[in-house]
Amino acid sequence: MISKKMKYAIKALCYLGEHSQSQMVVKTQDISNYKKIPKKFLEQILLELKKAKIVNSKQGNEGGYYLLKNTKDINLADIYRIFEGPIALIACASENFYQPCEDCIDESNCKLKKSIKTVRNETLESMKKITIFSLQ
Amino acid sequence: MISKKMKYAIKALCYLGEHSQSQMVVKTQDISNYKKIPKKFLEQILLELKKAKIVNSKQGNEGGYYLLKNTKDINLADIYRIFEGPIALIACASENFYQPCEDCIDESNCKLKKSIKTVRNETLESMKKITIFSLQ
DNA sequence: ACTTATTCTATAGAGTTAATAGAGTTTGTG
DNA sequence: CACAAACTCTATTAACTCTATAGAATAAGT
Repeated sequence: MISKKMKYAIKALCYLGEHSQSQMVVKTQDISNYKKIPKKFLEQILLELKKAKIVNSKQGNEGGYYLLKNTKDINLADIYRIFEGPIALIACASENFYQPCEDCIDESNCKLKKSIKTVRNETLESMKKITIFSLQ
Repeated sequence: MISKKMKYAIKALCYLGEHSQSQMVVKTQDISNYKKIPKKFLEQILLELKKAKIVNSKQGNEGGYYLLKNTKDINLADIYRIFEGPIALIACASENFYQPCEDCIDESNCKLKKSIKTVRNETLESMKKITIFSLQ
């Protein structure tokens, strides 16, 4: 299950996809109003998306946020990694967040790791097909 | 990412699959020793597996646990649902733990729900292929 | 200078996770 | 029939995460 944070992020990105033309920014307040997301919480979410180079911002009066990528190039796997972490069910099977298990004796022969890796790869392919464009 | 609880459960089930013959029970203490699982925590896990009718137990002296199913008939999706809940990333896309979104206006036309349902179905198929038998 | 926006850091309450503890119940055995 | 050894059940705890709020700092257009 994804967090409210990630669900808010998806909604915010959809709103940006629909309203931020090139060189046109959208205010946090607008996203908050139309997508019913607590404004202060949304600010944190947008900052994380900015750190991940999915969006960028313009400061000051008449500032706001805009997408850095085409909506077809932002997929569910990207967003999941930002807000939820690894797609793999166990860290040892992750490509982007790899960590060995504490108690693992022979990782290269671990059947659980191999299996979880397969699930990960298939879930990843599913997730990649879902883009902000496809959600609009 | 799965919890330690679920990982312990998988290990315990593997141990039971290898050591519990028909009408032969395995002591919690043995599983705890060989799989390095805190005994008291393991007891809770086994009780949950019993409630889910994956294992059964025999009380008293010379008691213990044994599998109720063939190891080929216990898959990762079953275990995931017991310990982590829905496989779907959002409850409205879940079959076994369905719950509507609080703020949803038109669920039947929600593109996010449709997409998450697809991811769920594909992940479910991946998970079903992983059984306790295949992990031994 | 003023207004209005983003940026950054802190905090708080609720809930979850991982683990421990202990009393209660069941059953085989001497 | 008492004892030992196992499962059963409930409670508690510390650490952590999630959700949300708050406020001061910074930036930029008018």
